[in-house]
Amino acid sequence: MTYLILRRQQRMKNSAQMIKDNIMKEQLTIYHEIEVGDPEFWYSTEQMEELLNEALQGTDLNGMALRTRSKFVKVKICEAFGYQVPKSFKKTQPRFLSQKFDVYNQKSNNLQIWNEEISPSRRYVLIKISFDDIITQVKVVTGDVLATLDSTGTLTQKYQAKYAGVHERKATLLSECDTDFIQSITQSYNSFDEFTAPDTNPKEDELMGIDEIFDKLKDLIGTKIPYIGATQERNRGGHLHKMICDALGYNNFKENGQFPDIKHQLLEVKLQTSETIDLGLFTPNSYELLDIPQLNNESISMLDVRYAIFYGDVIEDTITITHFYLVTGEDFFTYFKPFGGKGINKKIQIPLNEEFWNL
DNA sequence: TGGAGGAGGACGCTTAAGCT
DNA sequence: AGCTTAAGCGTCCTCCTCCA
Repeated sequence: MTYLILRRQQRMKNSAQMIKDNIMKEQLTIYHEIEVGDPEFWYSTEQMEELLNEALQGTDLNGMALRTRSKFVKVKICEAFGYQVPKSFKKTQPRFLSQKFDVYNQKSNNLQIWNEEISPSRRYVLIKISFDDIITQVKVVTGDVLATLDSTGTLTQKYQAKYAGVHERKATLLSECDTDFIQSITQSYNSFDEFTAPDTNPKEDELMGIDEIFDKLKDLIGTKIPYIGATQERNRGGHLHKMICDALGYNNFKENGQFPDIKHQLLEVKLQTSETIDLGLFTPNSYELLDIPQLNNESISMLDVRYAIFYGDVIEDTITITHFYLVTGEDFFTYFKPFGGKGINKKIQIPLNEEFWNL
């Protein structure tokens, strides 16, 4: 009888602090397996949230690069929970095996989970970061809560690659000729009106051969483009795009982010200031058909598209074009190495609105 | 018919972790 | 120790809806 009462009192005292003491006493690592609900070692979702808010609110993350920031916060979390801080955070699923949770730092409201399903039983630690990089709130939820916020279930994906050869500071025509199909079209190339919009559909007698495009673009090497800043990558291409349209003989240009960038010439443009080329949701060498009207009664494939890839050095607030490669989609992976492993990465994106944080 | 506003999804650079 | 790559997540673009 007395024993039972003691047991009950004991259980009441299982506060977050007591679990933390136990973990510290045992010198556990975040990879040490504990049973779900273990009264000595398992934090409830509520306890996690309580401890983390206490430990992290007000933390200043100003000036940290994303991955640095992510690691910094993970270290803080280990300390808050009483775990030994590992030298590196192994890529386990979930990252914190012991308490079965993952951590996401969110300055924006777009939560992105890569290459895995939302697991209903897993806990998700979401760190809210203010516009001036201060941690303002920590929210801990189980996967089933997140799943309800995933209104679409859409998996978005991307391919990545990098140049496989040795960079030479010059323009290089990687594909001597177009795909057989495109060659059969460009034979009849005549010219096009300078007022043609570059985003219109290609025409049989207006499509230049890859060598012709190369000739017109090769002198862009050395050109300087204003560098808008690291946080506005998406805008940088615009300037180059305009220069390219100009060099190809268009009098106008319109930026509309379609694929390929310059549809009228079946030309996709990339401006790189780092090695990794993000290819988005397609592979250049696929037979996948494009939603573009046929040429000579034949459909156009991904691999028919020509890729103009420019590399630039950033010096202060200017990008200087240093390299230029021109290649067909068909030949793309002869010269550019796809990132191995998964080859393709998939993610789900979940909007975290105010409602969620106030939950 | 067009502008505002918001949701959804794509794009891009950097870097910690993994690999050799 | 140096290289590779799988993230990590901020930001921007597009499309849809609503209202005038």
